[in-house]
Amino acid sequence: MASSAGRPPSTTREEIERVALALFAERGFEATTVDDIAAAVGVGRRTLFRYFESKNDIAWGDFDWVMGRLREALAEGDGRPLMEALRHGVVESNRYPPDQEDGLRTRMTLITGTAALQAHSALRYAEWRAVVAEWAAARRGEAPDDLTPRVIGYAALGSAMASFERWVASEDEDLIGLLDAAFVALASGFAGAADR
Amino acid sequence: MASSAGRPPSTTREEIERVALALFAERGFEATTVDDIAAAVGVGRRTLFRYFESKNDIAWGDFDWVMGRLREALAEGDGRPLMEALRHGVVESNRYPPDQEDGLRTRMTLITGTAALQAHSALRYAEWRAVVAEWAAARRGEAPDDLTPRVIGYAALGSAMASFERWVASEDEDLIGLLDAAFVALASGFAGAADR
DNA sequence: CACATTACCGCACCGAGTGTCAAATTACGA
DNA sequence: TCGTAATTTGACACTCGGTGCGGTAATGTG
Repeated sequence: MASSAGRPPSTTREEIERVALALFAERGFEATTVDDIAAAVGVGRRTLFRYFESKNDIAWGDFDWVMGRLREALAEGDGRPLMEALRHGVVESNRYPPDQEDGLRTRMTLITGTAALQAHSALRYAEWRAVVAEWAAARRGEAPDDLTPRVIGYAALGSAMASFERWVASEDEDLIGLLDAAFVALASGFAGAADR
Repeated sequence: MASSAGRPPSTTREEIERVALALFAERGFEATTVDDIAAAVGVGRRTLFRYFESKNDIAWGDFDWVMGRLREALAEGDGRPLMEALRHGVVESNRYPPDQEDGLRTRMTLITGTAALQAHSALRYAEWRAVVAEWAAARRGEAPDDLTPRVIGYAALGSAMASFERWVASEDEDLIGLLDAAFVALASGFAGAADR
């Protein structure tokens, strides 16, 4: 069969992630060393780096999965106008079952509140932007690195990040509503309550 | 007078920056160690870190100056509608005399092409976004951390970054034109050549 | 029981960044 | 002119993230 030869793995990405997030929540990200995590998992420090490229990556979990969802959700809006489809795609790809919202909030609080992770996010989000840019370019009959698709990618990312920041900071606003509002404002060119 | 007691500085931020950028251009950012830079400047490694917080910061130069210009340029557009004033502010704050364009291009090529610097840029750009968000919030009579000002900050940043990326990648497009086009598209909600 | 396979571990090493403390170099006042 | 305060430098030791390497442990298979 697929997996059955050699020494069995002594841990999993999921376990490492779980243990690490607990430590981060307890002592903070910077104050938790990689050795601490390795010890808590009960595994060698060197082994950790075979499961995750960096300490930063541990905080991010399975980002490929997020990307896949985004791709699917964007494809769903095929009939609709561009910016409406974009809004739909981003909003729906961020709809989580209620029991997962706490975890998401913890993770996003960690990420948006830690300088090292904010910096690292630039790299993760580059992929996210690329997905949007490629999708927009295809719809507009342009190349993904043309100006407008790129701007759309950046603007969409920005709208999503602003929504997440706001969501993390406040108690009573819901993520879906914030995302929706942000993308409505974006699609209008911020003309709604435009100016004073 | 003001400055005259104690041992005189043996170098300046400008000199360090100049020497470091030359090394980065020659060997690449990652391959240049802080010790290399210190040696080239003729100064102790520890001294470098008194002039710059990190190796990354050396590549960024005087960002406070950029921020000041942005603030001023935004204030200039007071009569105009919000998104027009925003476009004016960002475009004008990025207008450089021809003899400085080469330096700017070199720096932006370095930054956009180096993972560590891309990551670090997230932190630098947070200040930039904050300036835009505060300005937009004031004009709209909202708080800087309300959703819309935040989205505007992110969207403006994204439009500028997309323009810079495009500018760095191409030979014959000019930065001002790209910025202007990006902000026109943004202000229209990407309705111009909207869809296929 | 050998053997290939797969994963683990420890160790040595590198580079970025920090804390500390003594030494160097200046201005100024007695 | 000599001491003293002020300011910067520089060397050293240290922490932490991350990598390369070489050996070892645990599995399935012939």
